[in-house]
Amino acid sequence: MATRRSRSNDVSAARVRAVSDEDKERRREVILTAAKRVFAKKGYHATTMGDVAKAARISYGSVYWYFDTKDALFHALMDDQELALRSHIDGALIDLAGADGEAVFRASVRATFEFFEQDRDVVKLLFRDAVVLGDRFDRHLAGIYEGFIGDIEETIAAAQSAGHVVEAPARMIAFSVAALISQLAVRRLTTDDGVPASVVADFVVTLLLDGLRPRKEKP
Amino acid sequence: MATRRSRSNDVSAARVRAVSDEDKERRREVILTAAKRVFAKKGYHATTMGDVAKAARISYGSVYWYFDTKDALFHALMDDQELALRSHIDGALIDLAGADGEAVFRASVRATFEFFEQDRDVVKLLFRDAVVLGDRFDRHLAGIYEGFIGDIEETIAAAQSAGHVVEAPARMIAFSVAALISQLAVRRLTTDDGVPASVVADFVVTLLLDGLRPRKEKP
DNA sequence: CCCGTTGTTGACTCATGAGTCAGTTCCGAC
DNA sequence: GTCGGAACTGACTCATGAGTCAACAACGGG
Repeated sequence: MATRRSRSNDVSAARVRAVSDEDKERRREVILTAAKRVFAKKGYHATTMGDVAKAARISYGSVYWYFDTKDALFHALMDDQELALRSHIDGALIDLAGADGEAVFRASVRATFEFFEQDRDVVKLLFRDAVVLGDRFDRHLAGIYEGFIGDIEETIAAAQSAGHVVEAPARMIAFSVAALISQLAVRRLTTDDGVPASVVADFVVTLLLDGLRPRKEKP
Repeated sequence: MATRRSRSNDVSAARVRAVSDEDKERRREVILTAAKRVFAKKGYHATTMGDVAKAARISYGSVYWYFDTKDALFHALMDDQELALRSHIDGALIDLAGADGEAVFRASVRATFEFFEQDRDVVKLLFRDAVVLGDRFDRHLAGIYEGFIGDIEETIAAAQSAGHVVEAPARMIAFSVAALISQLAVRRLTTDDGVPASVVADFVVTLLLDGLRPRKEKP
């Protein structure tokens, strides 16, 4: 008996009205979750609002009570997933407070791949659907990207001034890193060799740090 | 007076009938070119067959004389552009017959970036639109990718057995290379710093070969 | 010069799906 | 209890766009 006469905490079932702000927030989440699944499965254009409604076990009209338009729903989804990814990475970095740049970098990349591995729908959403809606969503996606690239750039710049990373435009490097990660994540969707995410992550980091050419010196 | 009574070699104008196979082939090309422009500009879904027809200065119905469906048109476009890219790269490699692997690799990457720089519409087509149509085009795109990745893999494997490249799954490396190139090409569409394609290409190759960590040994 | 073929045209059909809205039901307040 | 409003419903509207088709026009062969 939490808040009041808590009917049943299954907000997903229709015909049960969301009254409190928490209820409404929860139902919003239900819709978002359903939408993520459906969008990821069929793609933005092939997905109808009816599909979303059905997946959320809610009426057609109700979706519009929570989201003004299909676009708005998708934007909300993107925001949601960006946040989720960020907090997942942050979580992975918590017990690395005093570690060096390489360890942080490695952990971040690993966390990213893990996140994408756990929930492939996010990948489809962000790197497939979001890309297609040219302009409208491009801007939004670019913003999300921008955030991560900025973070990477900072790390790189710090490593450069410590002499751990070769001199080159930090931004260009950051771009490349982000590109490599995102594109590999996408590719893993279709080409599933059994290689686990953490291995791919380590491979990427090592590739970036050491390059393809064999090194003669011992580290 | 080439073939016969060569009316006017402007096959793009409507109301001029394409009779010979060459004429038809040329008109097909006109449609493809127009379609490329329009698809690239507005994206697959936002583009109507009417748009294509208008851009090709041809009637609505005529587009369907040359292509059965919108999907077929798009697939044809993808084929067309793959071929164009391949021959552009091949062209760049002609006078490198006896060169070493690194030179070939560098030249290939540079040619690729140049190709994408010259015609940004291709990039949009292949890496934006094609990705969105889940399944139908994914397969096709994966096939195209596959071809290039196979080539890269071969080069890498050769370099490995010559001891010029570190031991690691050649396929994974090839994936990464392709990922880096394609994603950077896409990114350059939206974020246009003035950096020319050849510089980006060299940067990518050097990054891949030498890595971010400074090398102590002299080559 | 006529006729069959083949290319060309654009108005039309028809399915689809986003968004609306008039109505219904549930809830808390009084 | 009953009232007002907020949450909810789903049938409907309306625009849009892929694909069709009947008519038309250029061409080449006879």
